[in-house]
Formats: sequence, structure tokens, C-alpha cells
Amino acid sequence: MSASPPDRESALASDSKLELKMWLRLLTCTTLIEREVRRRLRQRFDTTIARFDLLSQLDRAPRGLTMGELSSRLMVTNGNVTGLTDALVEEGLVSRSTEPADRRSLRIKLTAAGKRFFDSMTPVHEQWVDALMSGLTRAEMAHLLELLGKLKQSLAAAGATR
Amino acid sequence: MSASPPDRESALASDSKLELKMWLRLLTCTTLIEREVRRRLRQRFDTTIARFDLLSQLDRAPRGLTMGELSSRLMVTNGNVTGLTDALVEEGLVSRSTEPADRRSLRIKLTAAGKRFFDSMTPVHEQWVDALMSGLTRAEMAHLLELLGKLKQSLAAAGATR
DNA sequence: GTAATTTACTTTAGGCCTAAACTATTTCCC
DNA sequence: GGGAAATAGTTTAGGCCTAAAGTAAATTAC
Repeated sequence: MSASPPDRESALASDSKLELKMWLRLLTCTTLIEREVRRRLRQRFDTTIARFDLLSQLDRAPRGLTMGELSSRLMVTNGNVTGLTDALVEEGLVSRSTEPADRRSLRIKLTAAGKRFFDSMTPVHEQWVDALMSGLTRAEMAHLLELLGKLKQSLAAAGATR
Repeated sequence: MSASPPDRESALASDSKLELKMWLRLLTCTTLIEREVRRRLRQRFDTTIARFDLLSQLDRAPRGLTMGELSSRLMVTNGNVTGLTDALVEEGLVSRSTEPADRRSLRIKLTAAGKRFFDSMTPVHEQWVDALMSGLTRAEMAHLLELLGKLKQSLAAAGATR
């Protein structure tokens, strides 16, 4: 057992509130995964997590999504989606077409190149995530998933989903 | 049971990999908590999560911390800490003094005003976090904390802490 | 039918964060 | 001692993200 580098939890009094500890540990895990996935996406595919996530949502929606649908699924603001979409259109991975029925709306879809690019990333990406979590048994993972589900419900109940 | 808004997990095939699901749910929980805490810190204290976290680390280290110690505890780059510290010095909440023993190093400490400000925020902040997680029992929370600990270890073992 | 409101999206200003290149100081090693 | 390497921190360019204000189209209310 080697000493772990200091992180957010360092020096937090051991009798301190469970909730706070949980929040810090949750944030640490998320940060570590994000950092590693970001590094690899950049090195291997010269792209970013935000763009990968956007492509991923489009891949699950063959008929495309509007800007608003994208922003709610990605849990980011409309303005953010505008910028990401601009970049992906520029890269030729995504198309933006106006909706005849409602001229305020835009329909965003994967282009053929976008689909090919995403398909090339997704199995590799999945392997990365699998490897990062390989220290947990299937049972532990299922349990963790369930507890996170409860946390998610708790957050919704506490009004964090406005 | 009301319909929840679509989020990252939407339309993810139900037989898809546990690891990926876990990662998405973890990210969702983190995002929801961050969003809520950010909103409240801004509204009530006119500050940000990053600044609160930096003050929090200094509060736990009465003798101060160097820039490098701050960046490893906050798990962000040196450059990022430089900018945050600049802002907090500007606000009078933090002091930056050179270390006589090693003139490359800086020692960052809470000022009296910084300590007062942090002390005024921390109980409120703790209440917010408690409320957000109030849907979980103590036992569930302890269990979740433990499983996240295992995940953290798994991430370290997989080399995510470089 | 038209004025007011709502909805979908964009723009702007600004904070967070990174990676890479840079400066200054210290340590290592001969 | 002196040059090479390591360490502590800063700077720069650029991507992510938000909140708030703005534009244009659709809907509601009268």
C-alpha cells in the first residue's frame, strides 16, 4: 500500500459529517475519471469529453435532436450547446438543419463522417472506463449503481433538478 | 413518481455495460450537486465553488500551504491555482508571502477577513449538502462512502492519479 | 386579428481549467 | 565550483461552462 497523493479529503476531520465526506469523495472520483478520459481522448482522437458526449447523444437518436433536447440531455446551458455544435459542424461531424414545422428549432444530426468517427471511438472509450473500474466486483458495481440511483433521486427531491 | 427530465443516461440500452452506466450516473450526481451548490454560493455569498474549495483547504492548514500543495490538494494544475490565488488576494481573503528557505516557493494563508468569510459560509454550505443527501439513510450513506472508496482505489490502481 | 407572453436559440462577458512553454531557483553530481 | 537536471511557480492560448440579455418565431389571450 503506497501513500496516496493528497486530495480534497486530506485533513478533513475524521468525525466530520458523512454527507460532506461523501460529496468530496464523489467529486474526487469524478475528477479522476474525467482527467484520465480527457487525456486519452485528446491523445488518441484529438477531441474532448464535451464533444464526445454530444456525439454520443446524437448516436442514440438516429432521427436527430434539437438544440434544446441536446442541452437537457447533456445537462448544460443552451449557449454551451451552441458553441459545441458550431465546432462539430466546423469539423464536419454534425449537421444543423432548420425544422420546417417550427422555424425556431434546429435539428442536429450525425453526418456519415460523424457516425464513423464516433463508432471508432466508442469501443475504445468503453474499454478505458471498464479498466478504470476493474477493481470493483460486479456485485459492488451493481450496488454502487443502485446507491447512486438513490442519491440521484434524493437530489431531485431536494430540488437540484430545476 | 413524476417523470424525470432526460439526462445523460437517457436512451442508454438497458443491457449496456455496468461500468459505463456507473460512470454516467456518477457524473450526473456530481453535476447536479455542483450546479446547486454553485447557484447558492453565488446568490448568497457572491463567490464560486473553486474559491470556496481553496479557502477550505487553507482553513484546514493554519500554517498555510504552498502553491504546489494547494494544486495537489485541489487536484488542479499549478496555473489554475495561480489565477485563483490572484483573485483571492485581490479580494483580501488570502495572503501570499515568499518562503525565506526556498525562494521559489510561496506560502498562502487565510487573512483574518478570509477566515471570517469562510467561517460564515461553512455551516450554511454544510446544511446545503446535508439537505441534498437527506434522501439516503445513514447506513446507505456509509455504504456509498465505502464503495466510492473502493472506486477511488481502483482508479489509483488503473493509473488515473498520475 | 393583434398584443403579450412564451419558447428556441444565440450572443456576450466572465470564471474555471488544461497543456505547453517559460522563468527563476535549488539540487545533484562531477 | 560549475554545469545539468529537477522543482516551484507563471504565462499563454484555447476549450468548457454559466448567467443574463437579446433575437426571432410561435402561442396565448383577449
